[in-house]
Amino acid sequence: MEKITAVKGIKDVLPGDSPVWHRLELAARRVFECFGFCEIRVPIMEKTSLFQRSIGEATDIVEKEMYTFRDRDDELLTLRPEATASVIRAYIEHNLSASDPVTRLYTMGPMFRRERPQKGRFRQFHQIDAELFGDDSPAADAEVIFMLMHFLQTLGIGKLSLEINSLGCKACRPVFSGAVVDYLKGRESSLCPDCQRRIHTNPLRVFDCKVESCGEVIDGAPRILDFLCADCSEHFSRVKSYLSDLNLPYEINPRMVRGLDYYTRTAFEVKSGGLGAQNSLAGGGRYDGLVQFLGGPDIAGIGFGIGMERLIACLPPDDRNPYAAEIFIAALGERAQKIAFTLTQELRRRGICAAMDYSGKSLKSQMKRADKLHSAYTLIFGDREIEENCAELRDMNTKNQQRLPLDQLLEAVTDILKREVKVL
RNA sequence: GUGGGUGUAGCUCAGCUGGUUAGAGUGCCGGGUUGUGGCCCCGGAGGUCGAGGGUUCGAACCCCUUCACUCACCCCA
Repeated sequence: MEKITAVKGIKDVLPGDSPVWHRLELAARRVFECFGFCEIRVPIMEKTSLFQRSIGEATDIVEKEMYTFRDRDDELLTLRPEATASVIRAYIEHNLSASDPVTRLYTMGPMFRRERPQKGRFRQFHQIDAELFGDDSPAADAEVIFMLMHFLQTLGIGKLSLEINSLGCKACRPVFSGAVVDYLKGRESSLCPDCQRRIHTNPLRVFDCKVESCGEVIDGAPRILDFLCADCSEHFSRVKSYLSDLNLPYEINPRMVRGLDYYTRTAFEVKSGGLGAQNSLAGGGRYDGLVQFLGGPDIAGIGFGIGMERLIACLPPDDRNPYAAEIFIAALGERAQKIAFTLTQELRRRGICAAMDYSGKSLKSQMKRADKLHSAYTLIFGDREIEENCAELRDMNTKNQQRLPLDQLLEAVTDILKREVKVL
């Protein structure tokens, strides 16, 4: 029989890995909520047209990476390749701008892109995503960037580099694009085949090329920063000024262009060493026209996405046991086991992590089991104790054992454990 | 989509120029006091050597095909 495995590029998070994920998710919630962000949970699939319009028809994501299928009623649906589009859709659909002119939202979950998997790149991957709507001031840009950096620092990730750029707006970007195309066309023969193609499809992408010969051409190319209009230029310098006020080191990367069409003005990216070729941990930027473009009011927006798998790859390994029992009940013989069974469930009902083994193994193997579960206490009793109406409670660290009255086990154990829990 | 690398026990890997019942560590199960864990010792279970074909007296090892995983390009989180 053919073995059924997980789909290529889609991974399980096994019990040993889940503590890191929990830590990450909790840390994100704590930090983001300090900055006034509320969670929004958006669906994992949307109408295909949402992504086509927001991300851009000519992007790689839309052209060849989306998981798109026809629903039974012929509607085209797509597994989301990123979160921003869905958040904006929900923001518009539920008219969230009406209840608060400035809205801060975050969300996290799986995204899907059909790429060839490699280190740090999967077909189902997870992002933490934050979006700020309704504020086009440079302070909003700086706040969002600061929150991102603060979050990453909270997790103890070293060797972070923050790169920023301004991509201009509707007014100045086309002028720049035109200049770039003119420049590149004159030097087409010095470019790699990919870049020659890009001149016509997405000229700004040439800036991302890593081929050496292209690099030389790019070095001499027009720079977006020289083409910014007065407003964009003013905006960018104020963002930089805010970042400096926060003592946040950054580098200006005039070659940075983000892969999604909707970005305007501030764009940023956080990289980290030790991630292999996919060294981009997080990226984001401003998208002032997008809400309106998707049918909503003319509201500014800025946000970022963090790759959770990549983040975890930067984190020190977490060896904590995914489960630690507070008490293990080791019962010997049928009578004891019957009592132990109810006791275990009762303890659990009281919020105590109790564990036992139902298979009637030897005390030795039950003790081993208790040890493996890192249980703080083990309650031991068999026929002998039942005759004497008691049970032995062993402290696994000190090896001290005390007798507890069998007919008040639940109360006695709860009492002792609650006291311990409080100390912790 | 295009290249390179790797597929042997649940996991990490040995396996010399092809040679007989394919190994280790770890994990799992059991034993070493009759009812007491971690350390140590002993034993056990577990593998159609990714799959298919070929060469050969004989293939985990050589050849071909295929699949999977992985890294890189591309692109991005």
